[in-house]
Amino acid sequence: MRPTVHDVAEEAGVSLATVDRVLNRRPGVRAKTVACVNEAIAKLGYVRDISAANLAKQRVYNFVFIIPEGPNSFMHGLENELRQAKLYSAFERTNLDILKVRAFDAEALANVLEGLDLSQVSGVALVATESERVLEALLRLRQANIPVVTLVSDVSAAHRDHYVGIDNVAAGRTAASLMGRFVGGRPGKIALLAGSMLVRDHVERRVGFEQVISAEFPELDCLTVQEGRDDAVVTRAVLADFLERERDIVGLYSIGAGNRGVIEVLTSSPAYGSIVVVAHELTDHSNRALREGVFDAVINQDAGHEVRSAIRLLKAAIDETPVIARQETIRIEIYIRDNLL
Amino acid sequence: MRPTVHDVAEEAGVSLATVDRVLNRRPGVRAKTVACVNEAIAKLGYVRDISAANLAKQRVYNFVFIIPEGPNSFMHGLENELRQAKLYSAFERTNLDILKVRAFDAEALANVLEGLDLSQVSGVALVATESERVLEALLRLRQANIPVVTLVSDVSAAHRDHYVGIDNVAAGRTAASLMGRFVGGRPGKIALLAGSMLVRDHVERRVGFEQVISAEFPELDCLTVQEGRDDAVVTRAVLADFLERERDIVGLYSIGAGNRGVIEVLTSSPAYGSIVVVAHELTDHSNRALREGVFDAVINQDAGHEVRSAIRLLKAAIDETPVIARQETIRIEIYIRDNLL
DNA sequence: CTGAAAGCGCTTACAG
DNA sequence: CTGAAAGCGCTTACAG
Repeated sequence: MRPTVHDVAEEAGVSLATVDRVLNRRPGVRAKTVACVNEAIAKLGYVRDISAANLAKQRVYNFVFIIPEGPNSFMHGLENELRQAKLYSAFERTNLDILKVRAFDAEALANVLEGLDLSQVSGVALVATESERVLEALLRLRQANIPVVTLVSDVSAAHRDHYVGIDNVAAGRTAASLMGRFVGGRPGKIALLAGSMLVRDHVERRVGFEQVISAEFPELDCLTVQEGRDDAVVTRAVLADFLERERDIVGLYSIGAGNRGVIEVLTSSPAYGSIVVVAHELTDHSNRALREGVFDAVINQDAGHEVRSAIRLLKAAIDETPVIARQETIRIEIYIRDNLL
Repeated sequence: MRPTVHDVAEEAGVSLATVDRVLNRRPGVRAKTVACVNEAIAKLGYVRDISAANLAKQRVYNFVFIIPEGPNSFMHGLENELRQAKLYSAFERTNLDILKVRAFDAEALANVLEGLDLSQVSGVALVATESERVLEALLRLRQANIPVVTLVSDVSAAHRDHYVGIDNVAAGRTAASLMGRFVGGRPGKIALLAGSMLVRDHVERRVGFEQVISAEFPELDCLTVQEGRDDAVVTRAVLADFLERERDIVGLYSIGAGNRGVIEVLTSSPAYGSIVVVAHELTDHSNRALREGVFDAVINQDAGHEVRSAIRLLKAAIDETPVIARQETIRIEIYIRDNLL
C-alpha cells in the first residue's frame, strides 16, 4: 500500500495538520518539526495524492485564454478546440474563460491583461503580441503566482512559464526543403506571402525559408514578401495583383493565414496550375486544397494539442507536478494529400 | 455549485446508498426507485466526480501491455515510452505491467493472453499478431469485461475495443507520394524492403505504396519485396545482395524496421548516394540518417502518444467516460531533416 | 507553534 | 429492497 498522510504523521510523531502544513509549505511550524516531517516523508517514499487533495480543497482551476478575433481560420480552429475543451472541463474541475482581442493589437491585449481580477484567475494562456505594456502585465501576473503560458506566438522567455507552439524558423526551413524538392530542379522565382512582417512567427518562418532556399536551391529566387494581413479578401487582392506582374514564378510560400484568398487566386487561371504551393495551418480550406492538388504541402501545428497542452502545463505549474516534456512538444506537422486526417 | 450525490438523494427522497446503487447499475433496486433517482439526476444535471469515486473505491488500474521482444528499434522505443509512463503512474493510480513475447509468434502471444489472471487485470494493450487462438483469448478477456486495445498492429474490429496506431495503407501512400516527388521525374526502379509479408501492417503499407506509384508515377517501377525480418543484420545482407544485382534503382522504400542495416549498406558505396530513401519510424538511427542526408523522409507514428493514448482509452472504457477522438488519433507523421524534434 | 474533529464527494460493508 | 455510518486521502477552521 502507498503511504498516506497518516503514516507520515505517525512516523514523524506529529498530527495530520502539521504534516499538511509542511506538505504545503505553510508558515508557523518549527524548523525542527519541518525537518522531522520531511525525514518521515523521505523515509516512507510518500507521494501526495493530488486528486484527494483537490477534493478536500474543493479546488477549481480558473483558466483564462486570450486569443485574437478576426477572420483567421486557424484562430477559429483554436477557439473551436477551446470550446471542445470546455465541454470536458466539467470532469476536470476546470473552468475555461475565452477572451478575444483584436489581432495584432498589443494595446488591446494589455488592457485585457491589466483588467484581470487576479483573485479569480488561476492561470492565463495567451496568443501574444509583444509590447512593453504587455510584458509588464505578464510580470504582474507572475508576481501574483499565476502561471502564464504563451500560445502559438511567444514573448521573451522571462515573461512566461512555457511556450506552447512550434519553432517557426524550423517550420520555415521545413517549408523550403519541401518547396525545393517539389519544384525539382526547375529554375525560377518563389513568391512569399505573409500576414504581417510585424508578427514574430511570420518573420521567423521567412528567415528559415530563405536560409534553406539560398543555401541549397540556388536555382530558386525568393521575391519580396507580400502582406495579406491574414485576411482572405486582402490576400486575394494582393496576390492576384502580384502574380500578374511577376514572371517565372514556380513556387508560392504562404507564410500566414488567408488561405482561402490564396486558393481563389490560384484556381482562377490554369496558368497557375504548375506553381508549387506550400502553406501553413490545416483548415477546411487548406485541407480541400491539398485534396484537389491546389496545395502541395501544408505545415501544421495541432490546435487541439496546443489547447490541451496549455491546460496541462498550467495545472502542473499550480500543482507542482512534473511535466512529460515530449507530450508537451508541439510538432511541426507536414501534411500532403495522403496523410490527411 | 455542482450537484452531489447528497443533492440527488434528497431530490429523489432516498439514501446515498441507493443513489450509489443506481449510479453504478448495481442490482437489487426497485425499478420505480431507479426511475426516481434517474429523474433526480437528470433534473439536477448531476455528473459524477470520478476522482472522488476512485478515492472511495481505492481503485487501482492494473494494465498489462504485451509487446514483441527482439532487435527492433521501434519496439524498443515503445518499451522505453512504457517505462516512462510507469514512472508517472504513481500519480495516476495506474500499474503498468510490461510483458514481452517473441515477435511474429502468435502461439507465444496466445499463451501469454491465456495465462492472464483475469481477477488481477483491469485492461490489456497488445501489439497483435493475429491467429485463431489469439482472437479467442481476446474474446475471453472482453467477456470478462476487460477492455482490450491493439497497439501498432491491429486485429479484426470485433475482437478489441480500440486500435491505437496508424492507417498503414495511407502511410504507404504517403511514402509513395514523397518518393515520386523527390525522385523528380527521373525514370527508374524502386526497391521495396519489408520485415515480413506475414505482418498486416507491412502488407498494407506496400499496397498503399504501389497504388500511388502505379497510378501517378508511371516512370517508376516497383521491384519484388525483399524481407529483412525487422532485423538489422538480416536486412543488411539481403539489401546489399539485392542492390548489387539490380540496375537503375532510383528509390528505396524501407517498409519495416531494421533501419540500421539499411543505413550501413547505403553508406557503403558512393554509388548509392543518389538513391531516394523513404523509411518508417523515427529512431536514433533514422534520425541520424535524416540529418546526414542518407534518408530523405521518415514516416513515423509517435510511440509516446500511442502509449498514453492506450492508457487513456483503457481508463475511459473502465470509467465509462467520453473520449476526445482527435486526441486519440495517431498521426501519420512525416519527418524530413528540418522538422526533426 | 500544534492538534482533534469535521468535511470534500463518493463507496462499502452491515443491519434491517 | 433500503438506509445509517464509517472510510478513502487529503485540508480546514477552530481551539489551545
